[in-house]
Amino acid sequence: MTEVLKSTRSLNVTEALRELLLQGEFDPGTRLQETWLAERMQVSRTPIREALRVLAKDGLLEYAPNRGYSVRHFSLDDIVSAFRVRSVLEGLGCRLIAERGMSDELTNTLQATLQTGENLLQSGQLERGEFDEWREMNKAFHLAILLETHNELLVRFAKQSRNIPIVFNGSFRWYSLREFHRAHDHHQVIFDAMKNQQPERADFMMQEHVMHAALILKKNYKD
Amino acid sequence: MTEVLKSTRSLNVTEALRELLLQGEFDPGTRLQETWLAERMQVSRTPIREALRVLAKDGLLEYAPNRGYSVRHFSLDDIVSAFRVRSVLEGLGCRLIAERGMSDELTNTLQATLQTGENLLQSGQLERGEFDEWREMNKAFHLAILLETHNELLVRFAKQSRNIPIVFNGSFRWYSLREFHRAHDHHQVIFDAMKNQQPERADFMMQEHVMHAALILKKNYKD
DNA sequence: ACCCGGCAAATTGTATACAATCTTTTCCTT
DNA sequence: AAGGAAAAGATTGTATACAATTTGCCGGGT
Repeated sequence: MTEVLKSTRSLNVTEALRELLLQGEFDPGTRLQETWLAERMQVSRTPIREALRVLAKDGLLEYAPNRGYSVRHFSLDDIVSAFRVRSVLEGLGCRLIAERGMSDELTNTLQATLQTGENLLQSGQLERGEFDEWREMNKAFHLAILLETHNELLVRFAKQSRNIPIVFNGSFRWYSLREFHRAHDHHQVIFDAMKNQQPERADFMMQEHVMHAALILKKNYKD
Repeated sequence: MTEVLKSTRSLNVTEALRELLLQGEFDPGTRLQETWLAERMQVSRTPIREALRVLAKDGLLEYAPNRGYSVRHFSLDDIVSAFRVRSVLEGLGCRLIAERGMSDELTNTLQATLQTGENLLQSGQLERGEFDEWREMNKAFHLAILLETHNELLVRFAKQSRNIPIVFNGSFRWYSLREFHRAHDHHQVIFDAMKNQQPERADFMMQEHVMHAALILKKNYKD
């Protein structure tokens, strides 16, 4: 009954390579040669080429005809700019939902993530081991809102705007307990605003929330 | 001295195919077979496949592993949703510029487009022949603002959000003279707001401007 | 030493052959 | 006739061969 997940080498290589790039496996500027990658990934050049083309379109690689692909460098400005874009996208998401009212399903989902956040904060210091749980919770919160908009392009762009090394995993390693609390407060206010159909407030708070993350990153990121 | 524009069959095919799709050359749902396209485009399947992959990532095609690509259908909702996303993106663009103040270069460029718009409106009825000029002017106005932000992701997303059949060429065929005047007024207010460093006003008016275009499309588009 | 042709090697671009998968048809069973 | 395995055909996926282009190197001329 369960639909079998079909895939191809090309798709697998694309995601594997994307992961490597997002984890910062390759230094910016590094030239990615097809034969070298093909050997490393144990496939022929064909799927490699398709993967490279896609990742270049995603902005992770730079491309020049007849000269191949190289790993893109993201300046701090690039990253903050991406956050600013994401802030208005996710802000719009909140606004749309606040305007039309939340579904019971979204209400439940978000309440669950808020409870998870609450528990994590109560449990003590939020040590390294709990980063992953927080990350999960945070991702679930933001994604649930986006999906509820039923605006495909909005979801696509918001996701894509996180497709940046460093940013991708959420930079929670720099968060102090106070910062986790602040993020949690933001989540609560955003939820409350959407629940009470306050589009302006929901939008504004989400922008505030996202740009605060950018601010923390800006303070700590050296390059 | 002039740099030679290098390209490849793959890139050429991608753009050619994109153009066909944006012009609505293929009915939604149509299956695009690689061999058929290869024959039509007079190239082998290799560049065709790379083009299809990219266009699928752009949202113009749908893809299923081992089953190939088909032309995507855009509902009216899809299109209006895309406009809404574009409105906040371009709105953000205006806001950013209003915050930091306009460069002389942008001021000149925008004033030139405003003058062109003025001339077109004065020249009479804006018949079919003048649609193209209006389109050019409009495109120049919006693009100049976007580029001035120096926010690469913003530019990319805003451009991509126009990559939809029907939308792409601007639906000026449905504009009455009054509607052209309204669009022109919007442009003027947006310019004025940015010039006087009124971020909120600039942002708001750009959103209004974009969503008004969506409204006109909504009124006239039947499908 | 510097500047350049120009040849050789390396790398990307394209076509094609082959493999895997999906689709359609055939034909047997009930 | 309905259903369904199984083979045949069509289509996509991958590997590889070849072509085009770029890059690195060598040597001659100034």
